Amino acid sequence: MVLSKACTYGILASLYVARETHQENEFVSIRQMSDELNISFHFLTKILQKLTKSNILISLKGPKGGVALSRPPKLITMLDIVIAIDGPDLFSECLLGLPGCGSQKPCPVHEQWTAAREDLRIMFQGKTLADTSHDVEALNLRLSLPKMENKW
Amino acid sequence: MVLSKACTYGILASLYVARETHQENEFVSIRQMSDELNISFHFLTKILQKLTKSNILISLKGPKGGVALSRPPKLITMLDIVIAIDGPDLFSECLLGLPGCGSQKPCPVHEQWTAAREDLRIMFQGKTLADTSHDVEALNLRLSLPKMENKW
DNA sequence: TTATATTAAGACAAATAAGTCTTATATTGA
DNA sequence: TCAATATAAGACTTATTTGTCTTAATATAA
Repeated sequence: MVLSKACTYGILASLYVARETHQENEFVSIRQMSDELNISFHFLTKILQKLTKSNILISLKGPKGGVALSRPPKLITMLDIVIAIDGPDLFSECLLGLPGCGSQKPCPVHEQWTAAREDLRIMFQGKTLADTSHDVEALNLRLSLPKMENKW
Repeated sequence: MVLSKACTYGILASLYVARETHQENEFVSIRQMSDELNISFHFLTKILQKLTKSNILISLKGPKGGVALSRPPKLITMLDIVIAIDGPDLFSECLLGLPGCGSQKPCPVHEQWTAAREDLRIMFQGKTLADTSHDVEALNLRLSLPKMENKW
């Protein structure tokens, strides 16, 4: 798996906040978000705490509380979110996990993976919350996970 | 992490077998391999069993036993190994884990990830054990993991 | 100021991945 | 045939990720 589940949840939630936000400092309830996205409330809370610590979101306790974007959505990229949750390793690590892999002492897939990795980084960096959530509305994209029912 | 540890070990071991093999049906000892690559013997054994079950390697018990390539190294690709160990999901799954993501109902990164994923697949498919292990010899590439010493 | 609603924090539990150990099975060579 | 050597198989342990629950802290509004 390329992104952890926590990271994909963080991305979906951020897109949700962006979609629900039409003015600055508009707080979105985590409980409502977890209900609509079908993500466990407590788990989502923990993930969003990472985003607030990384200054991507701000949070407010108490009634009318929730989370809000810390800055205009066009200044928040998917890369920001991925790095905040999964850390930067995806964009620097050797595909085969060989420590010290680099241009001096490359692993057998060093060149190609370095290029592919960079493409990936550019893709994430190019996707801002503004244009992605615009796509979500325009194309009616689904953000929510399927509801988990009993297995029979 | 893109590839599981088991998968990277499987790739390194396959390259090791290819490098040590100079004629057909030449068996390489797993014990010796695990020593030289600094991979736990039992864990490596388990991983290689997947490769023999997928008909990438063949194995022989008893003295002079070990594993050997099941076919000429130019007919074995990294893609074969990745799929044998990690399964095919990496090359078909939605980056955000949304089930049902596809061209009809795309996730917010569907297009770009589909393209990036395909590049990755082509990269793995293009790397045969023959030319990769040739590179390993020509460029003196390291295959082994660092020896794990005590942490102080 | 107090009750209520909400996030923060951290302990705990479950699921999965990684790694270890023991026993069974097959092959070799004396 | 028998002892030694190697992989196969699977039980078991440990580490990490995912998910749940409880309590603390904070903001709102009556």
